[in-house]
Amino acid sequence: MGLRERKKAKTRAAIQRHALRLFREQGYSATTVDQIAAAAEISPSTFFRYFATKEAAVLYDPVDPVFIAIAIAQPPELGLIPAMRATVTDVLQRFSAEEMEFVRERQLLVFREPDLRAATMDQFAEGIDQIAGVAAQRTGRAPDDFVVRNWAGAVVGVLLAAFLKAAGDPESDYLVVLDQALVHLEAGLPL
Amino acid sequence: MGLRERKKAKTRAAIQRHALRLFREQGYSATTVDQIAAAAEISPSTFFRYFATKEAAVLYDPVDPVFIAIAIAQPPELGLIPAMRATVTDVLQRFSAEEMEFVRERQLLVFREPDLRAATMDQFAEGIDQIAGVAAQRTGRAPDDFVVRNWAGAVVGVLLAAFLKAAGDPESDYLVVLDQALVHLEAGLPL
DNA sequence: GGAGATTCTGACAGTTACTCTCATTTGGTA
DNA sequence: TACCAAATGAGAGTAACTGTCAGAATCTCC
Repeated sequence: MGLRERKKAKTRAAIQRHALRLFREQGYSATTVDQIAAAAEISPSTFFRYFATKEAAVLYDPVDPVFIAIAIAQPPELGLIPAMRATVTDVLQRFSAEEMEFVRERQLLVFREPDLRAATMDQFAEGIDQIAGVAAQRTGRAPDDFVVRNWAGAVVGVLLAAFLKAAGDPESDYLVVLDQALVHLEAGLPL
Repeated sequence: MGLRERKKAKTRAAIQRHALRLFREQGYSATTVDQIAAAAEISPSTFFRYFATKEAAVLYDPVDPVFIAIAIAQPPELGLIPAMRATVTDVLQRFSAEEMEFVRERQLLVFREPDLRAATMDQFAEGIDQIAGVAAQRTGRAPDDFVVRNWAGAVVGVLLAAFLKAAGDPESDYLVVLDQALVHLEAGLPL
């Protein structure tokens, strides 16, 4: 990696770090892009070269491609839901304690702020496509097959419900809550 | 209803009608609030008194409380999913052909525009609470019971997947697609 | 039907997110 | 060192909001 790319990565990280700090200290909407830019020692113009919107500075998170890759790499003899469970476990266990704290803090911020929450929900909707892709690959069906997409919708739905619960309750463990949600789905959602 | 309330309802409807027309004719982001206000013959200030944001002029839709009321009113001997199916059918059959066309056109607009889509996804997330409330009432469980919320998440998930499909395909019939999604969920989502 | 209280409206000024353009600087390369 | 491409900063401009205030429309009570 040349100097240029290293510098860009550092700038991106600095912007995100200062943005999250300011959001925590004084709230999301009370923090202006100009303040973030000043804290990161760049011009406001440059902020928008790194993040298309103020939201993106919070939401940018390259975990999705990792999730998909790990899901596809699960042993083929696993059933679909066991494979999803294993994927969730794998992904979450990669996080260190601090990273987990970081993720949780961000979740709290996101679910408080309407715009951020809406953007996150949109990411969940895209998750349907991605999970449908995984399911298609593992079952040999087409990714736009109705039952595949419907199944993916249910998976995203229970994960979303679990996220909403875990975000609201600081005591709960993401790993446990998400896994229980998938177990319950696998059992046919008995009430 | 006094003159004041009737006038307000008329103004609200006029804003929404002109907004949707302008969005259709020239696109969402190319249409300014000032243009909508001018078309509806009100001041920009007044626009924001009726709708908190430009988005809200598209998204405002008093169908949700109706949906919940109808769901709760389903005969108690019906199972949960049959009750949801009956509710979806009841609600959609109330729409006239023109109303259906209106709904479909709005869906297309919403799913094209990122901000609108995100706001809609947020409404779906709120739907989890509401559907969990219905399920709680019909089963005598608590609305924040884990299995109730998880079940509601799955229902919202499959409905979301179905909506995304129906919105993308102008040939498809909302009623059929949504009902099939619930049938598939009831059957345990076999692949 | 009119006086007074209440609510609605429009005008206006201000903030902020975001876009575009252009000159300058910085890093990569021969 | 000299040249080219990419990154940056400065500044002007647009549009979505927000808050305030005076005037107009509606309601209520007599």
